[in-house]
Amino acid sequence: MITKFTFNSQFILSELPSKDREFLENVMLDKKYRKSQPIFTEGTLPSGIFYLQSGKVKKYKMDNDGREQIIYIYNAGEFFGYSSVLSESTYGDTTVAIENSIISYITIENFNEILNESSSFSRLLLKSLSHEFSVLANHMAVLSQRTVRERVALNLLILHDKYKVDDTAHTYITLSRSDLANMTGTVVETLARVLHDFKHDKLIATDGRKIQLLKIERLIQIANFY
Amino acid sequence: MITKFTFNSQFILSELPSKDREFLENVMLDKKYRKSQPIFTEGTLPSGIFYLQSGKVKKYKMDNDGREQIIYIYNAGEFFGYSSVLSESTYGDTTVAIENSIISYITIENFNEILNESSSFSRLLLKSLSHEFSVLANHMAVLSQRTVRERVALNLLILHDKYKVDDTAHTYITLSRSDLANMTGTVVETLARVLHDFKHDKLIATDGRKIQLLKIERLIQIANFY
DNA sequence: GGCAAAACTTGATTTAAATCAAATTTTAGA
DNA sequence: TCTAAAATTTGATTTAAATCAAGTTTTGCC
Repeated sequence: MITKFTFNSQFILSELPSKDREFLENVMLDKKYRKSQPIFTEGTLPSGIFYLQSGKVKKYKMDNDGREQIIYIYNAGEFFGYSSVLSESTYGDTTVAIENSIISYITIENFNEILNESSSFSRLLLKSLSHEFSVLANHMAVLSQRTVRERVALNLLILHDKYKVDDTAHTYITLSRSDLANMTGTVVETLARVLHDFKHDKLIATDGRKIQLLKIERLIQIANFY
Repeated sequence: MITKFTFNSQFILSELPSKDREFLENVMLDKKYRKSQPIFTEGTLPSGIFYLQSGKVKKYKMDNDGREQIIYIYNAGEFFGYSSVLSESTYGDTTVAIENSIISYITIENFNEILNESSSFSRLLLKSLSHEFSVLANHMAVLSQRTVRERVALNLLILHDKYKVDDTAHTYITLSRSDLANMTGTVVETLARVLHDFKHDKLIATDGRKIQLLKIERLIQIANFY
C-alpha cells in the first residue's frame, strides 16, 4: 500500500552493472546542506542531477500566493532532479533540505554520458520514472477525493515508513506541522485539530514536534486505502 | 502555459529515426473503440501499449466509493499505457474512449524490441515521461491549492486547446458535465453553477453540451496561472 | 541557560463547496 | 419521429475545512 506513495529510485544504484555504478560513484561530488537550505528552485535551469546520501529533502510547488504543496519527501538513497534534465526544461519545482543532509551531485555532462553509454541505466530510469508517475497520480486522486482526516492518516503512514530506522526501534516522525500540512494539502490549524483527535483516540502519541504511531492498523482503516 | 498541462508524446513518432518509426507503424494493430468503451482497467496486467490515432480517451482513477478523478485526456497522436509496462506493474488507472476512436496497439514484445534496439526511442520516452511527470505535479498543485472557479477556468482553457481543430474555425468543447467535473475535482452541481456564472459574464457560450470560449484572456486571468 | 522568535494549539466564526431534492433539457434508442 | 432514460440545471440546506484571533509551547541562538 505504501509503495503506491513512495518513489523507489533506490534500486537504480543497486541494480546497475558494477561498471556503471562505479562510474557514477566516481563522478559524484558530495556536498553538505543544512536544514532549510534550498537545493534548486523552480524556474531555473538544471545543471546536473542529485543523489541523497543522507538526510531528507522536500520537493514542492509554490502557489502564486505563497502556499506550498509538497509533492514528495525524498529519503536517503533516492535520485532527484533528473526529470527536468531529461525533459530539457527548467525545474518545475523547488527542493529544500528539511534535515541536515549530504547530497551528491552529478553534472549534466556525466549524466548524459552514462545515459548514452549504458542501456541498463536508461532502462532503470524509465522504470523509476514510470513508477514515480503512478505515485503522483495516486497522490493526486487522494488530494482531490479524500477528506483531510483520511489524508492525514495516510500521510502519517507514509512518513512512518520514511522515518523508520529499523524494524525493532520505535519510529518518530519529526516534520514540522506546516510541512505536514503542506503535504496533506491543508492548513496548520486544521492539521493540529486532526492530530489532536488522533491523540485523543490513542492512535498516535506526540512529544513536542515528534509523532509516534501507536495503532497502525486503525490508521490504515481511517486512511481507507487498500 | 497550456504546455504545463498537456503531455506531448506526439513528438515521439515525428522525432524518431525513420527506421524506428517504420518498425512501429508496421507492428501497430488498429482497433475501433466506441464512445464509453474501456481500453484497459486499473489493476490488470499490461500486454502492450497504445497509440491514439483519432478520437479522445480519458484516463482516471476510481475512488473506493465510485468517484472518479480524471488524470488526463488524451488527444490524437499520443501514446499511452506505456508507463505500466515500463514499471513492470499492473495498470494504475483506467482508460475509456470518450469519443469513437481509432487506437493502435503495440504488443509488449514489439515494444521491448524497439526499446532495446533504439536508443532514440528510449531517450524520447524518457523525455516524454519526464514531461508527463511535471504535468501531473502541476495538476496536483492546482487541485489542492485553487478554488473550483479557478480550476474550471483552467480546465476550459486546456480543453479548448485539445478540442481545437484549426486556428480559424470556432472551437467547441464537447465533454460531458460529469467528465468535466471529474477532471476539475468537483461535483456536477457545483460545475453547473460555475458555468452558469461564466455564461452570465459572457466568458463562454453553451449550446446543449457544447461549450465555446468567448473571452480567453479573461479566463486566463481567472485561472490565475502564468 | 535564558529569552525572543517561531511554531504550535485551541477557540470562535465564516465560507466554499458538497449534498439533497426537484425540475428541465438533451440524448439516443425503438 | 417519438419517448423514456440520462444528463443537466437550479434551489435549499448542510458541512467540512479555512480563516481570524489569541494564547501556549518549543526551538534555537546569543
